[in-house]
Amino acid sequence: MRVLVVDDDKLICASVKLILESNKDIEVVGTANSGQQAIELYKKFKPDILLMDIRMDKMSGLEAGENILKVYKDAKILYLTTFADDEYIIKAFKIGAHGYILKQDFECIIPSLRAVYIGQYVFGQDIVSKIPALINSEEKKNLSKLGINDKESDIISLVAEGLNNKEISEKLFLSEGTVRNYISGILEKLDLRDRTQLAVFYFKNK
Amino acid sequence: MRVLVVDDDKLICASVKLILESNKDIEVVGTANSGQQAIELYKKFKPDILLMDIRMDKMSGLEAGENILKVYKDAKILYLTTFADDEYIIKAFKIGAHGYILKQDFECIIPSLRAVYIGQYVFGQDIVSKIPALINSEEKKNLSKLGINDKESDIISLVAEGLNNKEISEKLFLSEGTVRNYISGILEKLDLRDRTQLAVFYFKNK
DNA sequence: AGCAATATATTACATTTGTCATGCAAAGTG
DNA sequence: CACTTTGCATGACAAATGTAATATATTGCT
Repeated sequence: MRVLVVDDDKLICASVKLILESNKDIEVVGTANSGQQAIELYKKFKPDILLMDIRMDKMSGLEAGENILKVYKDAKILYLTTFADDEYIIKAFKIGAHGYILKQDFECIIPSLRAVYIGQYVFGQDIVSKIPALINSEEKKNLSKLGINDKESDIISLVAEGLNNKEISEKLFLSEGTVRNYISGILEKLDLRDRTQLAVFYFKNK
Repeated sequence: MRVLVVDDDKLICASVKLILESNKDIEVVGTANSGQQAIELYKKFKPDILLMDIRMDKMSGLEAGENILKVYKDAKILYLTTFADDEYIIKAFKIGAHGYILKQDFECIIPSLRAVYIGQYVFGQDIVSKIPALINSEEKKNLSKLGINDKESDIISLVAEGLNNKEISEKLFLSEGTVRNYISGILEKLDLRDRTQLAVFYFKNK
């Protein structure tokens, strides 16, 4: 397994290199101290895995990774960094990194590398625990299940377009009072307080 | 490493058991064929890792996992399943599973197990590639162009959470009247009529 | 210092909204 | 048939909302 190590802190580069090379099936083909250099060395060595820090002086590891992955679509990049910043995590997923682990879990580096080597994607606890909050989990509540019928559904849609009761009543050929009654019932069923919350509900569940 | 294997297909259970036990540091402490049984055996054996299918007859693996994780918060569950269904993936992340890999990548089972054993989280290609689409990448629309300032922005967000004027005033330490004034101004600037339309606007422009 | 702009508040008022009790006719159901 | 249910309507009412005019204190500019 041939690995390229990138970190703007040379001490870390050296330490990681030591750790990796204590395994005889792992070879550190080079170390780079900047995103720019990472790209150059990647082209030169075509390592199996690029083990890279994110925060670096000039070009961030994410930027460098993005560049490399554009050209070498099967490049495997494992980010080894200090922070589990939301933006970083999202970006890492977006560019298609093979993993994101934290430096403090340094004993995880080797097993993670091996998993990545065979094509899996590896993430540390602090990373994964943040994902749910980043996901549109929007468990689409099944309206029919909540006892919302067709007419009520129609009204919900219209409320969610920003129509007032009068406009809704005209669209549906109902009296305004009836529309109010319907909405009142819908709010009760969905345990909401007013039409604005209903509109919010609509967008979050649709 | 003590592993509990769960799959409603007994043949798969047996195969996986064989594969695992070809490694002498891995012990299969039991096999279960349903979510219910998985919970029972988990309690009984407290395995290091629960390697489980998702789709099963009675209780899904996700449900079983949720139950187990409620009680044993440091349980490590690695899902081994056939499909990379969005709902499954989201749910797996939510309950805090330690991994989600596909059966077709069966050669990844062992290395994945090892990574999970030391606390990492492992996912297969097909899983990870779906995550970006599931993430709220919140490209913040530039309201400042429309003459909306920071405070107004705050208020808009709160309206779009369904808060009423009183609640907003309490959150922002303003009087209710002031909040009304702000909203009145916002509505004018955005050419909207009421707070519901404002909430709609918010969701459509975010 | 003088003056305009800004942020906040207050008040009054009209309108919209949500709730509730009730009415009533058509459609089902025993 | 008598009955319940369903769908729609009405009126009364309180609360929330939106508008407008005005006030005040602070800030910033000249």
